[in-house]
Amino acid sequence: MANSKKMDQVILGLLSHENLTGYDIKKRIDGALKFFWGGSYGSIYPTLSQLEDEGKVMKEYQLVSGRERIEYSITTKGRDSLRQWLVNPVEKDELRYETLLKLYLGNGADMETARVHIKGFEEKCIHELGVLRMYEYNLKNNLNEEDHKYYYLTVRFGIRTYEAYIEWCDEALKQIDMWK
Amino acid sequence: MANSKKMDQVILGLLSHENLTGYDIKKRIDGALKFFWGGSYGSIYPTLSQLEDEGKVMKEYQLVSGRERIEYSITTKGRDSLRQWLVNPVEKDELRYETLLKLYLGNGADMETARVHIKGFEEKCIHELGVLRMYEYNLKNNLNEEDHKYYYLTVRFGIRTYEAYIEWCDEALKQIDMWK
DNA sequence: CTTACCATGTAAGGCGTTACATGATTCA
DNA sequence: TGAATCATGTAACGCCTTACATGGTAAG
Repeated sequence: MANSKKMDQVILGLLSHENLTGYDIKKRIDGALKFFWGGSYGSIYPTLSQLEDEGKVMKEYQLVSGRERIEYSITTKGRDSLRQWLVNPVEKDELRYETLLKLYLGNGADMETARVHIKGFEEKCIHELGVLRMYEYNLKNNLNEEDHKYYYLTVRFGIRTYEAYIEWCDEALKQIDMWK
Repeated sequence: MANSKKMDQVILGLLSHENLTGYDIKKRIDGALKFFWGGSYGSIYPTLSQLEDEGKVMKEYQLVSGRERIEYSITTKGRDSLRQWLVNPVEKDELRYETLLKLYLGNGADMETARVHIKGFEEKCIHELGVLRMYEYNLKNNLNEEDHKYYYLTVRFGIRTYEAYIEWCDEALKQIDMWK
């Protein structure tokens, strides 16, 4: 129950402020949602069909310069369903970091390996932090637009998190050096 | 490939420094690993059988005060397999926070709901931070023991992370008040 | 002309939780 | 006596990724 799928809510949520194709949805997921959520075509398209069967979305076939596209829009029933999910309590927030798993399970069996994993992790964090800071910069100038406000909050979450991760990396590397 | 199961490595890693039953393994997962990993009996016991078939662990039936238990130990082959995985690059670190999903998708449709979710999240963080600080306190006095060092690093990771989360919660709540 | 992007979808198969089933011991 | 903990396992079922299959357009 706590592990039920959320793709329907993700789609409904995205459609609640603009019409999108399945392809567009994937781009949104890989963009703004990337930091805290994921999803592939193999899960998007079937969910879209299911939502249509349930009357929560409507599709419209279009031909834009010879290219076929199916644009989905949310229905009243879809909005109701979304609103309900939104007020329900959060079921699960989870983190699965293989880096920490290797660190813990490796148990210092090979200190150099531990260092390599932490450094790799730090590099990734620095990169992602840069991306988020760009988002933040762009969003700050448009905070009056209602639909950017909450996006901004999630970006701030990512920034604070990555900053903390990077600080931890430095602390951990120093600590390991001391233990040598 | 990037989504292959890790339960075998988790078990091998835990067995690499003490013999355990399936039940014990579950307790370790719900304890020290809880912050960054998970797993249920339905995944532990079958993996244990599989590892035995592969010759990576050995089992020993015991009767402790009338209670049957099966204690597993790691074999040389198991240690080799673990060592290999440990040096392989990290495939995936991921975060799935429904709290952020609701915040982003809700898009301020209901500010009060957003506040409630953030406050709920903050409470959970404060609680978890307390638990981790206790772990930290206990570990600090035993840092000379080799097998506590890396555990300590993962605890420090959790502490820094939760501290950052809590700061974000306060910032976000203030921000939302300003937007009212 | 070729690479990148737009666009939709299915099938196989693995992963992992939940619920079920069972039973002994310890502690209050 | 009842609740909590110790202890092992299976079955059903859902979720999701990966890989496959196809084909058009835009840009360099």
